Amino acid sequence: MSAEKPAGLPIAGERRERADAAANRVRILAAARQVLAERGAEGTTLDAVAEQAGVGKGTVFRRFGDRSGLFQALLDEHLRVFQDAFMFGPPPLGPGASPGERLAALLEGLLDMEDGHLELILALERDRWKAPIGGYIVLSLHAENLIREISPRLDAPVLAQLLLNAVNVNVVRHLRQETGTSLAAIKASVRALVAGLEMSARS
Amino acid sequence: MSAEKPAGLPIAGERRERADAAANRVRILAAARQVLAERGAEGTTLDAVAEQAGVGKGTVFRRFGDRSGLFQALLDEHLRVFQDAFMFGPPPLGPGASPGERLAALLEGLLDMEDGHLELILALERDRWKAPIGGYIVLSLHAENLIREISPRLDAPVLAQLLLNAVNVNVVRHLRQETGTSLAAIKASVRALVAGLEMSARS
DNA sequence: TCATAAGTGGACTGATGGTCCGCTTAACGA
DNA sequence: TCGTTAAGCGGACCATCAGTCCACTTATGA
Repeated sequence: MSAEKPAGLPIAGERRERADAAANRVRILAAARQVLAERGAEGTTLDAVAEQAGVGKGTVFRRFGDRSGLFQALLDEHLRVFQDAFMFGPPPLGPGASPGERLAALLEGLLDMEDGHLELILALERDRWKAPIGGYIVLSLHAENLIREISPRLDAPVLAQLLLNAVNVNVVRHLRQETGTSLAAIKASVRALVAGLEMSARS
Repeated sequence: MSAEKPAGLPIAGERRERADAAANRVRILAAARQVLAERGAEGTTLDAVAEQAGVGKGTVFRRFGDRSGLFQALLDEHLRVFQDAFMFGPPPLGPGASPGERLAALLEGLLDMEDGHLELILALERDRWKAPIGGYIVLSLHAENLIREISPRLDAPVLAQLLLNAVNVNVVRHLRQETGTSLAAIKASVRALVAGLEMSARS
């Protein structure tokens, strides 16, 4: 719902984005969300999005570069909220709780996001099939820092990747849709994993 | 290099696969391996494989059904060896070691396989982007059993998925190629994760 | 009101997975 | 050895999409 460049003054030397262009961006994002909801990740083509938005295909590409750029823009909205929450929000996700609690909350929050936007994230996964979740740099760095806080003896960069990928979208999809597991059950196991890490780091 | 149906007598009511067909299957598999090695997962098209094998494209599809079927057949060869090793081989992978040791060995073995056949597994990932590693049923079941042995209090099906996906191909690719991490370092962190699970299960 | 560069749409291209069907040939029984 | 037959073959063909291009339109600032 939020526009990409809300209102701000034009940067020196740049013109402001034209009003009709900004409106189209919003319409395209909305159309993408709708098509994703109606047809799922697999059935969402850019032609369909363009048609739903009432816009030419060229316009979609001019705004977002390529397929994954469009979905990335969509995901970034949610990601930004999530980042705010774990950087500045209340514990256990935000500062104030123990690093172990925060790490668990981070992974659980990721699970929530994936569960809430399954098709979107799957669509992204289709295009970026060679990128791990840990490719989201802010998430990785934050996870690394928390792991380092738990114990400097742990290999933070590697463990961050392992843990973030443990809660990959595909895991969520598989467990939720194919084996009917509840989100709470997944979270419980994630907590067990983090708790174990804390214990083994202490010994 | 091994043929799919080596020599066996024809099942009642079925004809044996024609000799030229069997030969073609072998040539196609070899061609696929070579193209994968030369052009990587991204550049490996079925036309290229067919040409390299000196065979029509239709033949490739007749034998393997579709793109992922071809790569699956290729991977199955390695998977079969690996399965043998953890079902009947020597410890710590095979029976004889503690369940925790075996679980760690399973994940490390998976890492070895992924590292050794990166492009192949990435190619498979591209087609089966909505399937988690845990989709390899034998692997999942084996991991589940080991986890149950560690402690019946653990949620074995969920933890198996989490752990198997923690060592996803993409993690390996990312850590190895982009951050230059050694395989040994990844294995060490996997062991830390499993060790932690054992400890937290005991308390 | 005008000049202009930003924006637009949709026809077009290129790549690639997958299908089809008339021709070839291995396999088997007589 | 030879004839019959269905399994197998090749590669032209098709369908689907992501992404490009460019002649035309229009918002914007002077």
